[in-house]
Amino acid sequence: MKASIEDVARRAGVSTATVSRTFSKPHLVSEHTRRKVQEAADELGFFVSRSAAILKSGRMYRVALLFGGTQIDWFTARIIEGLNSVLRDAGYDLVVYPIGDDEARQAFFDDLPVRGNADAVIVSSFDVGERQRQRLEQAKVPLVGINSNSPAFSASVGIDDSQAVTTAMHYLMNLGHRNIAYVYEKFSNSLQYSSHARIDAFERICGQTPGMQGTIYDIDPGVEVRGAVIGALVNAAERPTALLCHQDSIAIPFFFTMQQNGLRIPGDISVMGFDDSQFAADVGLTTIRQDPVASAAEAARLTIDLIEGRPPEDPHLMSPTSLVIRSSTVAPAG
Amino acid sequence: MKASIEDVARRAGVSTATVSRTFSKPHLVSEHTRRKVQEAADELGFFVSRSAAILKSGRMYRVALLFGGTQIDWFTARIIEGLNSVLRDAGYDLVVYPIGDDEARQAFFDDLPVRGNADAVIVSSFDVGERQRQRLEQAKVPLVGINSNSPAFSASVGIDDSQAVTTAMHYLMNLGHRNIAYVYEKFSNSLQYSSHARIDAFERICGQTPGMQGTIYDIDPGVEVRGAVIGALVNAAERPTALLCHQDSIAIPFFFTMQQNGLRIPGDISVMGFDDSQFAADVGLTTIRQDPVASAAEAARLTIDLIEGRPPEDPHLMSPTSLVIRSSTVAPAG
DNA sequence: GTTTCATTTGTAACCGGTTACAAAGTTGCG
DNA sequence: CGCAACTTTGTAACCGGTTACAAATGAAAC
Repeated sequence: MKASIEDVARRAGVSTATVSRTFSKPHLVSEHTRRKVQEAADELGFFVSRSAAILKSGRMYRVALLFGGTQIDWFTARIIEGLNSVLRDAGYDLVVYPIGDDEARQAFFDDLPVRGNADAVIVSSFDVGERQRQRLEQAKVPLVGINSNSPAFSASVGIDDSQAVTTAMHYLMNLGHRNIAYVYEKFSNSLQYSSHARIDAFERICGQTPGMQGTIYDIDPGVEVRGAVIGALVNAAERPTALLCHQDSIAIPFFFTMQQNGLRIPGDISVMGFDDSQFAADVGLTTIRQDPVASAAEAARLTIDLIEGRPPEDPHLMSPTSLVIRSSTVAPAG
Repeated sequence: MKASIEDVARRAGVSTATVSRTFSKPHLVSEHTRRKVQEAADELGFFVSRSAAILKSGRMYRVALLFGGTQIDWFTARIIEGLNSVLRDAGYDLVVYPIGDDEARQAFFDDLPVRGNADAVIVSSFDVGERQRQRLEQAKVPLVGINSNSPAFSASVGIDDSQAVTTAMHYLMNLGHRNIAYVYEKFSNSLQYSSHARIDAFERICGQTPGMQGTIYDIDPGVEVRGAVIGALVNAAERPTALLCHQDSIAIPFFFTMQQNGLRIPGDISVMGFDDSQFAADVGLTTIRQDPVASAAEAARLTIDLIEGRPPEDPHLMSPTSLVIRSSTVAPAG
């Protein structure tokens, strides 16, 4: 049988209260007693059961992470890493909830499985409606957003998508590109926040720049579809001289399919990504770098502040992005 | 204030026991009473607090996943997905613990943060020593291994690494390759179980096959180092005609660096990966496919059986692997 | 030697359900 | 109608710590 606090108290010749204090508030126990208790605890193999502490404090020491899709992609993996690193040290655990689609999301907020089961909810890369926010509010669970600055969130950390795309476009335009294509993967409308901001920025800039031609390709996931896009690019009357991809993970396969279709990068077409993820350096991909691990760590700190009743002075943070120039972009030929 | 079971009992005009039963063992409550209680609960916005149930049952409804490294790579991400899908339905949460290095691992087993905090520990892709196993045993926490068949585990799910490498080698040898290089990333010795099995198989086969030349390259992570390996390959007096990579993620960057060094795939050299991960299909990489999501789901089921005291009939499972032939491998020139 | 205040320790109520046990209510059947 | 057997509900102990409050101890001040 597992040793209880009473066993330890008896063995150390003190009260259960003293044992409890030894572990939860050691400064309230005299050096001498503390040592005695520690000894008794070690001999009995005692350790504080977390469940009892949880019950009494009413806190679950658990934070839920919601993310769109069912796959943990590069970005989500980094978010988990960043959150975990901070939360773990503060005594909180992270529990991840993949939200496949809009329906799943609705179901989540209806059932609210985190009710009395998580101290806070962190949402990555998708928006939350007013009604859903209210559900959480009424359950008194703080809501923190990553990569989303919707006013629904008590706190948020994100990047300036618009600014980042502007930087990318200015870079390409300074190289001389005037016919640029933007490629992104189709997504369930409300599940991907940042997508809109980036695409909007692309359209805005193209609209504002005289003589600028911009095309948007939204592709389904899958090799074949990507091939079709390439076909379209190859045959386009006025083929774009540069390709700006919504994420690196879209850009990388193009390196191969392009080649198979007789197009060289960057000779025939420049390619830019977004994220500076895994293989970007390997393939020499020019991209916009962001640091989701750091952002997530920041988000975790905000979350803990909210849980523990310390309203953060500045609850809406913007993480920096930077342009990383590699070999996949050059001035257009001719 | 959050409504308690007593509030509901009073409102519904029944005892707290009846309310409790309504939620935990509905079949013990009459239809009529149940409805009354449900109604009262809904009106008060009552929901069963998990912590109290946890305390009473002694179970945490939480499973810990340990994995080597600090990064969630493709494989680990898939494992998390697979585990989560099954665990969640059974009412368990998954908590992930990255174990950076051997020291961190030792620290983990010494402190045993899962004590009274997790109902089971699942270990992905690394071995656990006898002493560490005993630590857990004495804490009465079942230990399940993924991609590791060490006898230390109460249950395990893995692939037959040796068989898989044999399949790959036979395929390459049947194509005519007699000079094959194996490439893997250096790893902390005890943190990567499967590595050994694969490398051992490679060496064994090379040794058994007359006229076979096999070289092993262990590289550090990083673009530059990979470049150096390529240099070595290019200049090798008898350059290998095929490259077998320990994981796809090693193979993929080679597609670029090879090209930059004037080598064509598969014309000058055939390349094979292992995993069939993210970009393998995109680049036409011949590889060994495994399904870590399915394996992890299986592992989760075994884990739950162990937690709930149903010893699994067959606790050590082997997941299938298969050869996926794409365009990166051909018969050697000449 | 008191009085006062700070430190250390003990007693017991409490967190919020769960469940063993007992009691009350129903139904079936001779 | 009486009694057995089953269903439904209530009472209260219990899970394993935490903490408010009180008491005891010790040190400093008068």
